[in-house]
Amino acid sequence: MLRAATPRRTQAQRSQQMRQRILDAAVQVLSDKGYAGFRMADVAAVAGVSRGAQSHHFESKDALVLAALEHVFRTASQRARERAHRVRTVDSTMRALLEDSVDFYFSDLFLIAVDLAIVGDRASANGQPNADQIRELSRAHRLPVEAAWLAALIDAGVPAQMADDLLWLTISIVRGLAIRKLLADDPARFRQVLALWRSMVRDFLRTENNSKEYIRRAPVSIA
Amino acid sequence: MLRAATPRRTQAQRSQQMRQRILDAAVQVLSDKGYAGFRMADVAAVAGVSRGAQSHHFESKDALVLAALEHVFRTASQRARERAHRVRTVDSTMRALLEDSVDFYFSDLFLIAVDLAIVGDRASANGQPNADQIRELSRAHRLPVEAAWLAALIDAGVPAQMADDLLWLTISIVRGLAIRKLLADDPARFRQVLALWRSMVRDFLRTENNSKEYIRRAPVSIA
DNA sequence: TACAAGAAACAGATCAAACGGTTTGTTTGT
DNA sequence: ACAAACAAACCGTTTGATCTGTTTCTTGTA
Repeated sequence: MLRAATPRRTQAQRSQQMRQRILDAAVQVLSDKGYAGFRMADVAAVAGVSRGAQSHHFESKDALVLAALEHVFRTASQRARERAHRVRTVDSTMRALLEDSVDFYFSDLFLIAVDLAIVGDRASANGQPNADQIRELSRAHRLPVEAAWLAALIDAGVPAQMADDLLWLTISIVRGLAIRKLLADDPARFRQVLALWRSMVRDFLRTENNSKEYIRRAPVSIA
Repeated sequence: MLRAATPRRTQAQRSQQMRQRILDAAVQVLSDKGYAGFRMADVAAVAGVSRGAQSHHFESKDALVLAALEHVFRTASQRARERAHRVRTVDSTMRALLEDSVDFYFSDLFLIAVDLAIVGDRASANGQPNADQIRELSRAHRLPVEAAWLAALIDAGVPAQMADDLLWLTISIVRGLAIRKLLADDPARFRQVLALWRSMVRDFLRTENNSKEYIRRAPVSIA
């Protein structure tokens, strides 16, 4: 019987391809079952890889989860950073920001990240190690994206502090809607609300820009 | 040796008190470890109850988790509904709404709920039963709260559709900030951003109320 | 009112399955 | 020849559930 065509790969290639397959499978399992249902055996099965090979490339479950999260963050945040740079006017920037945010926060990736962040949060409350690593990872990949958008807004002429505040609100809104989506999806309504937000920002900028300097509101006792 | 004072409770009392202890313990474990780290034995230990008694009152792990979630939602949403009724002006309503939302969404309860909602979301993608029950539970308890706040805003003089939209945005913002809190807590900044939002709402109402009728923005393609 | 009989409330031991990690052995590239 | 890449069987532990037995309350009956 003829052997299946094995194109004679170098060791580095074999390693890297195998890692890739396992990581992709891990992301899929994480997305399908969540962290609570994440099983090493499932990942191996999905990847079509033996447990032995799997543990050769990833020492432990924690290591694999962490690597998978990083893998998925890297690709997503890189794409986002690129997008933040091809815009000029405030309005087109806001529109692009919303598009990008919806793309990311409405995706499985975000839910995976939140899932792990909560798990990490609970774990770090007790002594658990590697809990902070998850938080650190999210920070390391999302903050640069925010920084890119902040720069884009400033370039478009929005005063720095104002841009920062509006960015916080914008991202929070999209994140919040992503959570609401868990309870009840309603794309049309979501678009409507986001459109309202854009128009509120427009009004706000028109008004505030007239009064030459922007003074941050004094914090009011909330809790 | 004297017996510990056992005040001779009725069966119904014994049952209810025991259920209460187990539910409280379940909530605590859920809060400490998250769903991924939720162990029946831990709950029994925290409650100071035998596994036997525990399984007498709650048939399975799923049943206990569900009951715990309902238990915690009931108390929280009831309190919230009450609060929505003791306000008059738009501004004081907005302030109360923000206070209440921050109270709830910045608490462990919300994180527990999101955790379970994500797990449920993943599970329902596959055949898993009782996944929808979790979603249903959140809906059943949170929507009435939103309805109460909506009524409060309308009573305060905000047109219905406008009130609905602003409520969506407000809740989304707080939810979004709660997620951000997982990555980096910064209470002062949070208060600042929320204060800005309140002032934007004030401006918006002043402007929009002049043009007598409120027309919802046409949805713009986002994704 | 007394009191047996039954049901519900609890306790503790036990079990089978599942899981993560390890070990041992084979193949493939260097 | 040697090491890295892979495969498959194996092991100790954990986990949810069950099963058996004891205590506490309720209820029917005399």
